[in-house]
Amino acid sequence: MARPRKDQQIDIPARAVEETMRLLDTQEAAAITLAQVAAAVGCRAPALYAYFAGREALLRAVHDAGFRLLLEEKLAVAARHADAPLDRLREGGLAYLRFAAEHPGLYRLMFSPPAGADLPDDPFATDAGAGCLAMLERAIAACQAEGYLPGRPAAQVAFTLWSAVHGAASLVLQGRAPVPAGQDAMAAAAGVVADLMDFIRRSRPSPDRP
Amino acid sequence: MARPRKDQQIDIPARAVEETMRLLDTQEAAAITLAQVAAAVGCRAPALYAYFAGREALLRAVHDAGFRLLLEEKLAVAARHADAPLDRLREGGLAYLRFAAEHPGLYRLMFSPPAGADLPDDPFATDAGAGCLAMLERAIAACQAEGYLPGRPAAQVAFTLWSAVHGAASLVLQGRAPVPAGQDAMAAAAGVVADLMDFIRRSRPSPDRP
DNA sequence: GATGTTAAATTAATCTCATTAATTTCCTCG
DNA sequence: CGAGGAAATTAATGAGATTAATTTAACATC
Repeated sequence: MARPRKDQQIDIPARAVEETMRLLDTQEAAAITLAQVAAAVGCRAPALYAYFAGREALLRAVHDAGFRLLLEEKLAVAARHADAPLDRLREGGLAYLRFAAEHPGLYRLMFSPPAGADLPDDPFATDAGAGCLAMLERAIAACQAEGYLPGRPAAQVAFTLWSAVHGAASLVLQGRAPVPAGQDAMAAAAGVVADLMDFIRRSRPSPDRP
Repeated sequence: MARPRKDQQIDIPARAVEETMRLLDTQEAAAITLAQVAAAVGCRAPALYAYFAGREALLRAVHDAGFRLLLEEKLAVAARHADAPLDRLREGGLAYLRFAAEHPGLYRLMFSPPAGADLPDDPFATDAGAGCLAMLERAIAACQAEGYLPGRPAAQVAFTLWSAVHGAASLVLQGRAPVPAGQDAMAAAAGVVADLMDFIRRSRPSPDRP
C-alpha cells in the first residue's frame, strides 16, 4: 500500500484542483487544509508535494483554473451576442456577476493577493486574468466602432469597467452592498452594471438622448 | 517579571492595533503572527488574549481602525471642498486611492472577508465601512442638487461609484492594472476616477456638453 | 524469472504557530 | 502584614505544513 497499482492510479494534480474548487463552495480558501484536499482526492497530504510546490502553489493553480473557467463562460456569452456590442458588454458584466455569485469562494481566491507566487513571472502578462481584460477591451472597441465612448483609449475604459464590476462583486461577497430589503444581494451589483450601461449610452455624441 | 510594575505598564490593546497596522506596511495580513505583534508591543503572545478573543479578533479590530482612519481622511478632504460637489466627489475618490496606495496591507485587510467575526452583529449596519458609504451618498445627493445624475437613487449611485473606485484600488494592489509604461501603478486607478467624473458630468440633462 | 533501479506513495518526524493551562509577581484592601 | 484578585509569564497542547525515511510497484536487464 505504498505505491498504487497502475490500474488504480489517480491523476492527482487534476483531481486536487477539482476537489479544491469543490471545497471552496463550502469553505473559504484560508480554511482549506492539505489533508482535506488529499482526502477528497484519495491520497495523503504529502503526495500532493510531488505535483505542487506547496499549499500556496496548489491554491495558485486553482486561482488560474478559476480564470480559465471564467473566460470560458464569458466567451460563451460573447458568442451569443456577436453582433450588438452594447448587449455583449451588458451580458458580459452580468455573466461575470453570476460567476462570482455561483463560486464565491473561488472568486475570492481569484482576487486575493496570490502571495509570493507572483514574483517569479511577469507581473501582468502571464496572469490568467489578462485574458479576461483583453476580451473586455475588444468588446469596448466594438462599442467605440458604433460611436460610443469616443476618443478614449479602450484599455483605460476596459479597466474602468472591470474595476466597477469586480468591485461590485467583491463588495457584495463581503456583505457590503446595500441590500434594498428582501432582495437578492446581487441585485445591487446588477444595478452597477445598469448604471454603467447608462453612462456608456450617454457617451455617444449625437443620438440616443432623452 | 510576571506582572509588570504599574509604572511600566503598556496599553496593550491600543499598541497591538497600532503595531499590527505598522506590520501591515511590510507583510500581508496572513503572514502576521501573534508573536510578532507581541514583540512589537513589548509583551508575549498570550498576553494579547486578555484583550482580544484571538488572532481573528485582533485583525478585526485593525480592520475597524482602518475604516476609521479612512473616514477621517475623507472627512478632511470633504471639508476642503465643502462647496463644489463635483470636486468633492473627485477629490474624495483620489483620497481613497491614495489611502490604498499608502496602506496596501491595511487596505487589503479591510476588504478581505472578515471571516467568522461578522456573524454576531448586523451584516452591514454596524460595519465600519458603512460610514464611508453614507458619506459618499451625501456627496452624491449634493451633486444631484446641482442637476447631475438626475432621477437615480443616491444609494445606488453611491454603490456604483464605490464599487468602481474600490475595484480599481483592489486590482492595482494585485498588480492587475495595465501600467502604461514607466508610470505609477495608481495612474490607471486615477484614470478610473477621471472616467467616472466624465460620466457624471455628461449625466446632466441640459448644459455642459461639447 | 531473479534482481537491481527508479517511481510514487506512505508513514514517521519536524517545526511553526495559535491557543490554553499552570505559575509567578504585583497591587489593593482589610 | 496577609489574602485575594489582576496581569503577565512560562509551560503544555494541538493542528497543520513541510520534510525525511521507508515501503511497494513497475521496469529494464540479465
